[in-house]
Amino acid sequence: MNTENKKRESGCPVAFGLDTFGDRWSLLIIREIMLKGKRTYSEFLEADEGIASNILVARLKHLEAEGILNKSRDPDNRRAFIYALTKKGRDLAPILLEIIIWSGLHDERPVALRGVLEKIQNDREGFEASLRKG
Amino acid sequence: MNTENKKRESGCPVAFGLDTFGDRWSLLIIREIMLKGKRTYSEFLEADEGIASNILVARLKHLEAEGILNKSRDPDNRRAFIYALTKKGRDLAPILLEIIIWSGLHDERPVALRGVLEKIQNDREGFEASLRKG
DNA sequence: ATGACGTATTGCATTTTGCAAGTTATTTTT
DNA sequence: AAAAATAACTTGCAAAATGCAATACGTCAT
Repeated sequence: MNTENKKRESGCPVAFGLDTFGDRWSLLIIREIMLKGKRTYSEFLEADEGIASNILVARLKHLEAEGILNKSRDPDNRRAFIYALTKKGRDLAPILLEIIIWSGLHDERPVALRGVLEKIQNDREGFEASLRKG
Repeated sequence: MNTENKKRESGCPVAFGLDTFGDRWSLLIIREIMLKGKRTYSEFLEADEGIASNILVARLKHLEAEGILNKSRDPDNRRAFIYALTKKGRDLAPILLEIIIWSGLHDERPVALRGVLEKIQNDREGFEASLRKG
């Protein structure tokens, strides 16, 4: 019935991070917000990787419980909810950035976001700031 | 029988990274090498989080297949193997570093590695270089 | 050859993921 | 006001990954 809560409680910051956002989907949801400006459940569902709706709900609940996302009603559409990053969530930007840089170095395939890598090299701080804004 | 290979093939660098090292254990093994200087199967088994031996073997094989680890015989102990980071593996240092920084900011618990955080603040580049060396 | 060490493998229970279909509540269209 | 569409979930069940305990296989030292 439960689908989260597997804290390792070793006191290690790496384990703490992984327990908080280190599953198969959490960082992809964060990416949808930071890089693609998405904010709603149905927008997340459209992600290229095809997340299942039950998993998406579970991850959104988890990330909200962890204080990384904030859920509120969309003032312009009363049947929609908006998921926004908290400070804690925006602070994940450097991690996402470093993952992108690493993949840029080591992914041999023709990558769609090659332009993003140039942006990062030209103005890393600016790019990170843009991530934080969503 | 298989226990890996779930590439999403979306072309996204974030997904690429997660598919390569984004499971429950891979980055913890990398941490054992980078932060604690471990190199062998039995040393990894002793990690605080208590990884099961079958999972450890699966992760080591996966990371080797991904070109992140290199397995070789220990010249000083012919029944032991040494798992060392490749360039691709050492390049994960900034990601680990950012995860540690993020946890330092947001983990409320008394954290063992608080000293590490000060080191990072005082000399980030030096710390990253030390990670790369293992 | 025996026992200890280091590295695995196997079997089985539990947990998590993935997929397809169904549900509830709120708009919009007719 | 009834019907259709939209948005956010929920449920049931199969498949895969994880976790745990026990066992096995090659060195190596005596």
